[in-house]
This record gives sequence, structure tokens and C-alpha cells, in this order.
Amino acid sequence: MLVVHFHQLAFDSLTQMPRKSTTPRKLPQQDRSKITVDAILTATARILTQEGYDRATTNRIAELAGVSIGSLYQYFPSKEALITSLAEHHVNTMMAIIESKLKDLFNAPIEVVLHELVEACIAAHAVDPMLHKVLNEQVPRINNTNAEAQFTALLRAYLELHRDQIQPQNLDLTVFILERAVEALTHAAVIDRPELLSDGQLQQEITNLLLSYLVEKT
Amino acid sequence: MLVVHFHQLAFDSLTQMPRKSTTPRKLPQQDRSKITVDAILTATARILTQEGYDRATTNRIAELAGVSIGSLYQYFPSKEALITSLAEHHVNTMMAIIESKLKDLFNAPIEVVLHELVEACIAAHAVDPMLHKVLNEQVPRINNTNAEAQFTALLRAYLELHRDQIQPQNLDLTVFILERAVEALTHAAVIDRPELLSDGQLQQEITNLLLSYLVEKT
Amino acid sequence: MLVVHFHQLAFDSLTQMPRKSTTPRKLPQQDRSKITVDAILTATARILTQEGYDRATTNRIAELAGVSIGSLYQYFPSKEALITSLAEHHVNTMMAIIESKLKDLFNAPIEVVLHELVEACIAAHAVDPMLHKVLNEQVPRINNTNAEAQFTALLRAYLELHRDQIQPQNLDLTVFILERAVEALTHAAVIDRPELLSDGQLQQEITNLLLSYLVEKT
Amino acid sequence: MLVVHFHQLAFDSLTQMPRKSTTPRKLPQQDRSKITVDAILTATARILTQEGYDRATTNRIAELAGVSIGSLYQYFPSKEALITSLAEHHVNTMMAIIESKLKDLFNAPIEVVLHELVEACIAAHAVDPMLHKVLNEQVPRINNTNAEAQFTALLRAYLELHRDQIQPQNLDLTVFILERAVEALTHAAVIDRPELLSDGQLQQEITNLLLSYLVEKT
DNA sequence: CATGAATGAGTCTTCATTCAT
DNA sequence: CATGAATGAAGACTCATTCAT
Repeated sequence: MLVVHFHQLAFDSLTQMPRKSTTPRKLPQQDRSKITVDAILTATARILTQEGYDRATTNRIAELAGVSIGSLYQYFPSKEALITSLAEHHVNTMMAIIESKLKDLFNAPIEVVLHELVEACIAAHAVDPMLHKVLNEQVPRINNTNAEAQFTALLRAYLELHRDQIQPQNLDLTVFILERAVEALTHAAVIDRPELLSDGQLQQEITNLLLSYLVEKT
Repeated sequence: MLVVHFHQLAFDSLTQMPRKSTTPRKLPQQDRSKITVDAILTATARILTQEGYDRATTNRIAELAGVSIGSLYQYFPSKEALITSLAEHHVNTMMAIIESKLKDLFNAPIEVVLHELVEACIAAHAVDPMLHKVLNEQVPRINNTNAEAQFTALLRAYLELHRDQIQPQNLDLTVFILERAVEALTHAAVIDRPELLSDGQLQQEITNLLLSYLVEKT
Repeated sequence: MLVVHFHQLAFDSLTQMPRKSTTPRKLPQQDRSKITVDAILTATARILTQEGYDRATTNRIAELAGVSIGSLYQYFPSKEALITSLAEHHVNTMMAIIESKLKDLFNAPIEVVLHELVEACIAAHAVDPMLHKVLNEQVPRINNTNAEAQFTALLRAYLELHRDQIQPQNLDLTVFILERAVEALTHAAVIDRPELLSDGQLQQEITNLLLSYLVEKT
Repeated sequence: MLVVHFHQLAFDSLTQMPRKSTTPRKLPQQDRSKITVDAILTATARILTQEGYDRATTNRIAELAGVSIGSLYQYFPSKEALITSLAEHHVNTMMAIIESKLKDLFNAPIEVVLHELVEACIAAHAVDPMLHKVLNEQVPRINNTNAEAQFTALLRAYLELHRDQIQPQNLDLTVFILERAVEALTHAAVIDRPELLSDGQLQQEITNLLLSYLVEKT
């Protein structure tokens, strides 16, 4: 009960805008503001993915957003804050997908959970692979920490619950390996080998990798 | 015989990076030149790892190298060429380590090879983790391709030779998964959790991951 | 009628320089912008004439214009564009002078036309002799072409109309000689021997040169 | 007598290296030195004409000359001195041609002299038109003065001798006009309209221009 | 608040020239 | 003397950010 409760709370809170230091100067309370902010974020994402990080100057972003450079700085105190905001938004989107897929699986068997996990990760990475890549590379590690930490906690909780069914004993290591492996393989697949994802083969293979590691019968 | 021979030839050639595109402007012929080039590369690595990509301006690099900016451009036609050169140098160093550890293991059993592979990867990443991270993130994908491709070919050849002892049937997928998983986990460990590497636990765990995937007895 | 019409149209259009290639980056829309652009062009001309081409660095120009270097590049995409723009402006000014003096002379007798032509050229060169010299020497031939071509066409049309009154038969050669001679002599006079222009002597002499060539009675 | 004597002396001295401020650091007394100096001058001319003034860096010149940059500075104290030296050399060459053609024409009739003068000028410009153009544009007016002044003096002397056969009375103006007109027309022809020179038409026309001016019978 | 003109520190890069070997 | 490595002032240009309108 408790655990489940904790779980649901946690998952639900994944999408909450975490209170970060580089807060947008102004909460978009009015519609106009919200539209402007969205336009800016959308333009940023577009330039980042289609033209690369170097071309993503604030002036160009403002231009593509159909907004004056002054307005951009009205809503984002600095370029860093803008990028960070976009990154958080993107992470939240991805996490929301993963969350929705993993909801109610806390008591499901390992095979099912892993299968869904891999599927969810692939789906999340499919949202905007290039954006994810660029953000991953250029953003100096501020964000995801929060959302990721919650995810890590959940995964750990799940593994503890099913401890007797898995081989590895050091859960810290196990969580580390699971998380990183799914992320890396999913990301690599989406970016470098999208063709491998068309049929479910690679997905299955990744699932096998994790599954055999967790439940291998040596 | 032939296979082994091929193997050795291949591995030995991993470090021969044919410098084509971004060739250093002038091959250092005198001792003084060599010292200068080394100083520049060393300074570049130092700034990259300790101060970040943004601080790595050519003037600052020259300054830290104790060399005039003119000298820097005497040996590297552009900043990109300099970074590329450093990247190649670093990849070569890492590959040399991996090569030396995997030499003569072409006919060794899977457990041994995987064990050595993981160990070699960790060792390679330990050379200069931050540099590897920065280069991985910022350098627009020119390098490693070559050396990596050879490594991929070798791995594939090994798997083909031992095909009857492994579970996965689609070797393309398998190679993809093995490579990416080791790289990602090793990299992540060295960067984010170096403490996990002190005792051999994580290394063993990664080995287990790969091993159980390859030879699992479901 | 028609000819005269053509003539007037043509002359009127001499000053319309279609700015194509090296277009100013941003057309000044506000008053402030116009002032800035003017200041930059003025400063450029001043430095070019008073300090020479080598001293005409973009930073120095901006400084003398009392404008930041950023503003300079806001309106001119490159140094070349700036110089070109100034050159066009100057050629237009000179051509406007020549045009206004030669207007309505299409049917005038040769003596009058030549007299006015020389006078007009001298007047045009007197606008800013040093600037004309520097631009003539350093600017890689982009400009005048257009305006000059029209002038050439006009001159040729005039000569054709009066063909029976002139000695030379090959109009191509004649036009070439007339144009180059007036330009060269006028330019040389203004630059190297301004004192020769004070009284009308040299002007008269140049006129004689051209006149005797065109209508000589050998 | 006296006049003729003066004339010959003058013409003969046209080719003398005038004692200028920017003297080559070292007079090429030994063969080695002379060869080196020649190689440098030749390379300079080649780069200037074939690649343009911007590409003519001292290092590049030294390289093409097959000489070290240090050696270049052994013989020429500065880039300016090098260019100046080349310019003088070129002017001397051109003047030598003109001189040899005009030799012994001091008492010849005007028609002959003008004809030969134009021919000589065209021949002189044909030596290396591009070099002449580039030097004319870029070199800050140091040189020719000397040689040109002598030529001017000669021309003036000739006109004085034949004063009663020419129309213009102000010899200063006349000399100015003759010199500039031939130079400008010849130069323009060689550079912009070389095709006009193939048959003798343009040459004849230029001669006519000058002739009709000098001897016109209005 | 929106606008966009203006700012200027800071980047990469060149090239004439010097000087140790 | 020749060599060529080294120098560093200086130039063209960018871009995050500010502020007058």
C-alpha cells in the first residue's frame, strides 16, 4: 500500500515543473504571454534541431518566433535560462510518456515491466530525437537531474520489491546499469540506426539484454 | 591461421589514423617544433577538461601553452583542426590500450574476452575521462569513425567465429548492443560514479550483463 | 522625338543603382538608423581620403562615426559591402552632376556638347577627388559598370546621330577614346595639377583635344 | 647640338637605378646574391599578377622564390622596399623600350614621332600589363617620378624645338595632355580591350587624336 | 510592455618581421 | 649567411544583452 502510494505520487510528480534557480522572469499568467513563451520555445527547438547549436542565436530565435529580441529577454533572463527551460520542458514531455506507460505496472512481473520500459523509452526518444541529442550534448547538465532522480528512485523501489526474483544483489549497481543501458541503447538506436527500430527486433533485443541480466539462470 | 593473422593485422592497424582532411599544417621537423605542438595539444586538453569548451579559445590555448598565437596557427590551420587533431590523438591512445589488452584473444572463450573487453574499456576511459566527455559532446563527429569501424569489424568477426556458442542470432544487432552498452556504461561510470570502479564490482556487473545476454541459458 | 525621349529616360535612370549583390543588411527604417548609416558612410569617406585605404579598418570607421562596431555590421554585412556602398553612392553623385549638365544637349552641336562634357566631368571629379582616386584604385571593379555603361550607350547614340559631322568612322574606338581620355585627363588634373584648373585653360585644352579629333579638317 | 646631346644623355640615363631612400640592404655583388634577388623579384611579379595583391605575402613570395623568409629580408629591408624595387625595375624596363624606339627621333617630324611614341607606349605596356595595373593601383606613388620626369623633360624639349609647327601655345598644358592621354589610352586598351590592339586601328586612332590636337588646321 | 537600434567584449585568424640555431 | 620557428599587433566579424523610444 504504502509503496504503491509512494509510487503513484512519485510518478505523478514527474511532470511538475521543478523549482529551479533560473526561473523564467515572469510566469505566463495571461494568454498573450503564454503564446509568446510558446512561440519562443518552439522556435528555439526548431533552430536547435534543424540548424544546429551554433545557429541558435537569441536574435535568430526571436526572429523565427516572430517576436522582438526585447520580448525574448522579457520572458527569459538569459540565453542559458531559455535553453534550460526548453530542456526541462522536453524532459518533462519524455517523462510524461514514460510515466503513462509504466503507470500501474509496479506489481507487474519483471518481463512485462522491462518490455514496457524499453518500449516507453523508445517512444520517449522518438518525440524529438535531434532535440534530445543536441540538448544532451550542449546543455551543461542542470536539468533532468530532478526527474531522473525520481525515476531512479522508482526503479529502485520496484527492484527492491522484486528482489527475490532477480540475480544481481547490489541494487545500486543494478539500477545504474539498467538506466544507463536503456538510455544509451535507445538513444543510439533512434539517432544512428532508426531503421533498426522499424520492426520490433532491436527493441526485443534490448529487452533480452536487460532481462537475461536480471533473471539469468546460470 | 588465416583468421588469427587477419585479426592481428587488423588490431595492429587500429592506431594508424590516416590524417587526411584536417591535416596539421606543417609536420614538425625540428625538435623545437615537436615541443611546440605537444605544448599546444596538452594545453588544449587541459583547458578543455578543466575550464570547459567555451573557455577553449585559441588565444587562451596558446597562452597556456606558452606559445604565441601565431605559432598555434603555424601548426594547425584552424581551431577545428586543432580540436580534431587532439581528438584523433586521444582516440588513438584509447584504442592502443584496448588493442594491447585484446591482442591474442581472438580464440579465447567468450567469458575471457568479455572480461578483458570491459576491463580494457574501463582502462581506456580512465586515461582522461573529462577529455573524452568533452570531445564526445562537442566534436562534430569526424573522428573515431575509422578506428571504431575497425573495432566493430573485429568484434563481429569474433562473434561469427563463436556463433554457435551465443544466443542472439542477428549479429548486427548484437554488435550494436555490445558496443554501445560497454561504451555507455564505462563512460558513465568513469564520469558520474568513479567510486563504483574502485573495487571490481561494477566491472564484474557489466561483464555479467553482456555475458548473460550472449550465453544465457533460458 | 523618340531618340530624345530615350535619351532623357536613360539619363534619368543613371542614378538608379539597383543594389543587388552586396546589399545593405538592413534598410534604415527609423530616423536614428538613417543617421547612423550616414555617419558610417561619411566616416568611411573621411578616413579613406584623409588617412588612406590601409587605415580604413571597420573598427576605426565605427569609432570615427561615433558608432559601435556592432552597429556598423548591423547595416553593412561586410567591409566590402560598406566600401561598395560608398562607391555606388559616390558614382551616383558624380553621375547626377554629369546628367544634370548634359540634359537637353542631345541635339546640340558637337562643340557645345564637348565643352559641356568636359566641364561636367571636371565638376564631377571636383566633388571629392581623393575619394574618387582611392575608390578607383582599391575597389575591385564592381560599381560604375552599370552607370558607366549607360553613359557609354548615350555617348554612342549621340555620335551616331551626328555621324556625318565627325571624322572617325569606327564609333566603338571613338567612344572608347573619348571616354577614357576625358576621364583620365580630368582625373589627373584634379588630383595632380589642381592649379591648372583655376582658370579655364586646361579645360579648354582638353576640349580642343577632343574637338580637333572629332571634327578635324585635315 | 646641345639639345641633341642633352637628349641622348637623358635617354640613356633613364634606365639608371635612381638612388632612392628604400635601398636594397645589399647590393648584389656576388652571383649567388643576384640570383636570389632575381628569384624574389620574379616570384613577387608572378604572385602579384596571377594571384593578386592580397595573396602577395612575404612568406608566400619567399616560398615561391625557393628562398627562406629570412633570406628575403636579407636583401629587402621591408615588404614596401621589395614592392618598390619591383616597381622600379618594371618602370625601367618599360622606359628602356620607349627609349630604344624614340632614340634618334629628336629631329624627326611630328607625325613620325607621335606614331612612334604611341607604338612605343603600347609595346611598353605589353611587357606585363597585369603587373603594371597592379603596381599602378597599389604602390603608393614613390617611383616612376624620376624616370617619368626625364621623359617629360624630353617631350617638352622636343615640343619647344618644334614649337612653330604646333597649335597649342601653353607647352606645360600640352605636355600634360599628351603624356596622360597616351598613358591612359594605352593602359586602358591593353587591360580592358586587348582585342582592339590586334590590328593597328586603335593605335592609329590614338595617334590621330594626338596629331590632330597638335597640328590641327582649324 | 513591445520594439529594435545600439553596444562592445571577445573570437578566430593573418602576416610582416625578428632572431635563435 | 641561410633557415624557418616564433612573434604579436591588429583586423574582420559575432552575438548576448541593454535601453531609449
